[in-house]
Amino acid sequence: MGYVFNGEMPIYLQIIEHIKTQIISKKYLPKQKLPSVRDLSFEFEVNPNTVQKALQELEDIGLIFTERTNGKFVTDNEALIEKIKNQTVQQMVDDFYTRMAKIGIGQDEVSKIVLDRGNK
Amino acid sequence: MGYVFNGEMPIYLQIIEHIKTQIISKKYLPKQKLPSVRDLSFEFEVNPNTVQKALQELEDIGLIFTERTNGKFVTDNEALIEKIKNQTVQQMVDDFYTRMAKIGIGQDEVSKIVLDRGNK
Amino acid sequence: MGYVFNGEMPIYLQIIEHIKTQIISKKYLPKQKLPSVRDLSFEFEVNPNTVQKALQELEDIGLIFTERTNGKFVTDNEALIEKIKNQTVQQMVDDFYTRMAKIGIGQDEVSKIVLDRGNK
Amino acid sequence: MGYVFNGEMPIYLQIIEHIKTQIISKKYLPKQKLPSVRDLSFEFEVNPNTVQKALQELEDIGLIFTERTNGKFVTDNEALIEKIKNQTVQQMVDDFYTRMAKIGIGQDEVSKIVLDRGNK
DNA sequence: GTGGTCTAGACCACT
DNA sequence: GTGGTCTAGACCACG
Repeated sequence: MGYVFNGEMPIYLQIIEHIKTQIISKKYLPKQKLPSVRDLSFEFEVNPNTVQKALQELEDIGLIFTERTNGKFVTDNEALIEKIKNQTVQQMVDDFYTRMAKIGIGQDEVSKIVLDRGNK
Repeated sequence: MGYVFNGEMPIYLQIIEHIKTQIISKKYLPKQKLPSVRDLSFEFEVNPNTVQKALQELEDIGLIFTERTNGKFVTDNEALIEKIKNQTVQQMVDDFYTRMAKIGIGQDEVSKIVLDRGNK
Repeated sequence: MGYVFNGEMPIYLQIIEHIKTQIISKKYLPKQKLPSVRDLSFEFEVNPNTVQKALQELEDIGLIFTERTNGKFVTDNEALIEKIKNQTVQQMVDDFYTRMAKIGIGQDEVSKIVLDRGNK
Repeated sequence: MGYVFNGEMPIYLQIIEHIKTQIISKKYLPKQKLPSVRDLSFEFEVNPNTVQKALQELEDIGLIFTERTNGKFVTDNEALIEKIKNQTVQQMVDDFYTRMAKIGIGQDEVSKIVLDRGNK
């Protein structure tokens, strides 16, 4: 399948981003086994070490855990998943508004753009 | 005062981003002289080479131009500025929606979030 | 009940360590039959191969011996047990001092810490 | 110079251990620049990546910090250093007693061994 | 086949 | 010359 990376950001951060997204959007469910490091590295067309590094960071924040020789799994801590989801959404919205504001587009105008889009 | 960089993205890209923003938000006006590379590098607490590299790319896309010995100036091509502004806004909005969608948040929910925020 | 492994050291080494300790502390007595590989692997929640590997090494240094079809037994060579016990203690004490010294804690301070602890 | 590693533990953990020791024993002082990753990898006769991994973990716990392009430095947070030092000492002493106890050597006997040694 | 560690060595951003 | 990222590929512990 292949996967497109952004070039402006280290690949391993993009992998973190991607898998985090899979988890908080429930495409990977709590306790579900992740694809093996090797499979992910194949899917992303990157070196296994790069995947390993990304997954390590996800483990550090508690989103996934490792069972020796069995693989890596999504945490069963649903509260944590929810919390990270909310954080992520909040951050995205804030970023969006901040950036728009920097370009000189205020709250009202942003709302209009978004709602217009909703009516398409 | 200094400027906060993101660490996850090359600094020169962030400088490009920042100056582009200044131009399309009309904080730097058409034909206005930019601060010197020296001053910018001081403001950003960054090596002059890094600023130089960023300005070069802005020149490549036509947003600024150089007058030998006089410095660098914002383009007077207002149509171009407007076009890049629109592109930028469009891209930001699209990105925003794409990301939200990936997390599983659709148009309706986004509208709600935005309206809630508007009422604060 | 399960057994807690350290993760920073190969499990089989930790099993060796543990059984060696049982023997020199006389929790497993000379000539006593060891639990079966099956039982040990169950107790340690570990693959039988891993236990097997550990026991093999203990047999190599003479602390246990195998009677075909009957199982594995603690050696009856009490002198050997005593010798290994002394070695082990000596090594532990030396290690302890070496480590403390590396952190910059000398004999006097160590004595004080130990005495303090004795008075608790 | 070369450095001897233990074989029973991943090298990067031993590097963490070693550098942590240098810091809490004040052989590396607060704010002091560490040798470069390359130099350390040369000193330890390991790959730079291995050193990098170790230093990353030390950065995660706050004992060192990185200045982009300038190098890595010991934290200036002396309270943290002191805290980690105390933790480390406490853990070593506890470990020592626990291990001795497992072999069947109680508090009193340990005290005697340690004090005897002090009188040598 | 699973994750974890390590090497050798390249390339990049930045000073 | 500094740290950071990445690849290609090997070897290990474990099941």
